[in-house]
Parts: sequence; C-alpha cells; structure tokens
Amino acid sequence: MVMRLRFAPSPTGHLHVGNARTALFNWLLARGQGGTFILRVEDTDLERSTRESEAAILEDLRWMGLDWDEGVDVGGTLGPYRQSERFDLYHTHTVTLLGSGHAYRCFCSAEKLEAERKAQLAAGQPPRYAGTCRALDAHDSARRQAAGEPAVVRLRVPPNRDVVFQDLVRGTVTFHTDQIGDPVLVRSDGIPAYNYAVVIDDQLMAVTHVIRGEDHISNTPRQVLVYEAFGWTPPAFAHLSLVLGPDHAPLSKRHGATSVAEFRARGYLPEALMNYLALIGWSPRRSKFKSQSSPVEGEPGAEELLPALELARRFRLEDVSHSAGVFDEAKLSWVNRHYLKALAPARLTEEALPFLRQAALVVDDLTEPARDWLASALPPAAASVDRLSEVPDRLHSIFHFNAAAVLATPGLAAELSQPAARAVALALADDLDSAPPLLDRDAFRAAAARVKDRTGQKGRGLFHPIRVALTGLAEGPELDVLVPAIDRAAHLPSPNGLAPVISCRDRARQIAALLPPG
RNA sequence: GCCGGUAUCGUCUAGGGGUCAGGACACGUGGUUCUCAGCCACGGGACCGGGGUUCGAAUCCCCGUACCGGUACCA
Repeated sequence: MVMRLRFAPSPTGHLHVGNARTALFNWLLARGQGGTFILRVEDTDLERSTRESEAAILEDLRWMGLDWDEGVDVGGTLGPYRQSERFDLYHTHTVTLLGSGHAYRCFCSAEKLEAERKAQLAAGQPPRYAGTCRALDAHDSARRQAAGEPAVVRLRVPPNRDVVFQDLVRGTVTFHTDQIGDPVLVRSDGIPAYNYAVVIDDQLMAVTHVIRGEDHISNTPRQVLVYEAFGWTPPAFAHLSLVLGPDHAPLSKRHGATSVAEFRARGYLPEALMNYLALIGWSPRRSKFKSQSSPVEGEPGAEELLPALELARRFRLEDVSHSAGVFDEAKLSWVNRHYLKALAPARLTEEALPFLRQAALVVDDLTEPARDWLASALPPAAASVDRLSEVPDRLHSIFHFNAAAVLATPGLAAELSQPAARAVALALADDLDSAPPLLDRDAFRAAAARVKDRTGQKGRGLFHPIRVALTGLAEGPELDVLVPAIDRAAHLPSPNGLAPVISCRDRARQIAALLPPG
C-alpha cells in the first residue's frame, strides 16, 4: 500500500520553522518510502485566513525544497484541497452523523456554557460540556433548528471508555472518554470545527499517516471517536515534539527569527535550513560505510550533513526523538557554512544577488562580464562567512575605499609610519601604470616582485602593510585573491551593473599621498 | 485543578542491566595557512531527584520534581 501523507497549514501568517519541520518530516517519509505527499490548506477560520498567507506558505515550502503530489495549487483527484471549498462535503457527513445518532444538535448559549464552565472550575472539576442537549428529542431538535434557533452539532462521546491509539513515535496512548466533553463538530455558523474537518479530509483524501505536532495529541482521541462514529478506521498517527527557543519556551518572535522567510532573508540557504531542521528530533543512524553523499567529505560532522534525498532515504519514524528540541542557530550557521562553501559559483551568484542589491553593490542588471566577475569574486568572499547576508560586507573593501580611514587603522598606521612606506606605495602605483591590471593572482605576484625589487624590500617588508591597506581590511579573504578581484572589478567595461570600484593603482596613489615623504 | 507527554554534556543526540557513557555544534588551549574562515591535535563538560528490583541500575519498576501540550463554537 502506498503511503499517503499530508501537511495541512492554516494560512494565517508566515510558515513557522516548527511547522516547516513538520512539513519536512512528512515530506521525508513520503519521498523516502515512495509515498504521496499532499498539501491541504486548513482555512476554516475565515477571519484569520488569507490568500496572501497561503501563497507565502507555499512559496516558503517550495523555497525549502519541498514539493507535493496533490494539493491546493497542483490539483489531484481527491480535492478540492482547500477546506473552505469543501463545506458541502462536511455538511453531507453531518447529516449522516445526525441521522445515526452519533451527533446531536446543541442549543446551549455561549453564556450558559461559560457559566457552567466557571462553576466547574470553581468546584475543582474538569470543565466539560454537561451534556444538557444530549437527550433532546429528534423531532424537537429538528423543529427548533427549523425555527432558526442557533445550534452547534456535537459528537456524542461514549461514556466511561478508554480511547486507545498507537502513536508511531510514542507508542500506545490512552485517554479516557470521561475526560472529554462532547466536542463541537459544527459551529453555529455552519462552519466545521478543526477536529471534525480534519477527520473527514484525511479519510476522504485516503491519508494513511498523520504526522503532526505534539500540540495535537490531545485532540487525537476526539478525532478517533469521529472516525469510529463514521465506522472508519483511523490512520496511523505520529506526534512530533515541539521546537523550543534557547530558554526552553516554545520558539516565538522574541527569540528572533521564527519564520522560514526570515531565515531566508538572513541569508541561510534552503538546503541548510532543511538539513538542520531534519536534525532537530531526528538523527540518522550511523552508517557502517563512509557517506557517499556528504557535501563535505571526511570532515567532522559530515555524518549529519546530508542532502535532501539522502535525508529522505535514511528517515525513519522510529528514529524520531520523543523530547522537544531547542533551535540552535549556532548549529544552523555551521550547517549553512558548509553548504555555502560547497556551492557552485553560478548558484552562489544567484543566491547572493538579492543581498548585493540590498547593499547597493549591484545597481541594476548585470552585464555578462560583471556576472562572471561576481562568480569569481564570491567564492573567496563566501568562504569565511556564516550567512549570505554577510557577503556584502566581505565585498565592502572592493567597492569602498577611503585612504584616510585605512591609514587611521592603529596597526597599519604604525607600520606605515616608516619613511620608506611612501616610496613602496608610489612604486606600486607607478608599476601599475605601465603594467597590465592585476587581473589574477599571478599578475599580482609579479607586480609585487617588481616593486620589492625596485624598492629593496625583502620578504613581507613594507609591501605587506601596503597590500593590506589596498583592501582596507585587517582581515578577510585571502589577499592574493582579493587584490586582483579589486582590479578586475575596476576594469570591467561600464555600464556593468556593479557599483564603481577604485583600481589598485589609484588606491596606491591615494595612500602614497597621505604618507609622509621619505 | 484535571488529562496526556517528555527527561543523557550549554545545545542536538547515540547507547542502554556490567561501556573509559560515544559523536556533532558551541567553548578552551596549541599547531598550520602572510590575516579571517577552515583544517589538525588536545581539553573541560551529561545519565533530573528519591526509593525499590538486582551481585550490579544511567538503563527496569514506583513515587516525586521540572518542563511542554491539551483542557474552546482556534487550528
């Protein structure tokens, strides 16, 4: 039998990473087991649900690398996949339940219910619906309904019974029905309640495995009872522990980024977020063999760095942890760093572009040479960075140069106060006047050799601080790579789509101008 | 309150009646690369508490405790 799994978000905001993880676990199981993955939208809360949220959630899921076989935008034979388009289906089933006596109309007012509730609470009783309308005569009930009296439909919960279900991650879970008041199936406005709609949808969509957050575990017995009322066999359940913040409280806004979109905006790669999310509450079994597919072979932790399909191949519900997990951004960063380093230059360019635009380093559409330049400059810039959003800073020294500020750097100022410094800087500028631009590492080294020769500098000598000054960086990517990158950007034909860049020759001259004459 | 769930380094976890309780992230120290990142080596760091069962408990059982969820005409 082919496994059918679903993710069923409510379109009431952005996709939270906790929900993204739930979606991911469903997807991993479906993809790993040759199952079907369904995307259903639970928009019965008409006030809070919006199409914008729905579109955003779909985009976030796709960005992360998830796809679905049936769903709201791709269709499928068991649709519609939006609950708001299924109201007639729910209604038909309600008629059945009312007819069979498994459900009944309840005319109790909200005020009355609230009063009962308070009284029970005050008496130290668990607050449950008292069952006032349970015994209502069918004709009576129909008459009052016809007269327009507002009513909800409630499930008739069998008294004094255990409801038992097998949870694929937690084992046997038992609830007693005396703990459960007759739940509302259909609200007085005719809209089905969550616990009712899910059951009908999962049944009609032939869902075999319901994998969802732990917050639904207490709802499960109610749903099992609905399955029973219809004479249906419930699907298999698996309840995932929640994702917490560093303070062990459920992950929320005050912990910083919580939505997939925010992590995207902060410069995390989709494959990194997916990989990391998979690692909260699940761990791959140690393979006896060396991993063939780890992006960074042979490094510590490579066992945990697995691409999507490999995650899916290894994913087992039995290996899912029972306890809640803390979202650790430091580890996410580590994962991200590895994927960043493994990224092909063209892809890196694509991913970095939005961040470069935001930093105004890329002004408009890129010319082909500018794109090539980026593809060659980005890998060294991204090699020592946690997130894409830090890339513009790494490129800062290429696009921005301020000789005075550079020379004000404490360490450099000391080194360059030597009289010979000015001569070295000038020699470099003069050399670059006649020599070809420093388009690559070799050209740069050749120029360095000539300058050292001419000025009598040995080893690193005064050439090194000058070289550092050119980049304006005390630290950063390899200088031999960075310096030529500056000149390549400076010599790109204009208009090139990149912000203007000052060449190394001009930088050297500006530096020389500020140094005391030897 | 009641019901349900959970409990191994700071974090994610492996393991599970007898182990030096293993790994990863983070952290510290040293090495390496002209700097950073990286990489290499080394290091500190955990079985929630109390009772049982047992020759032996972190592991099994019970009781606590803590945390999380639910207790809705929200999903």
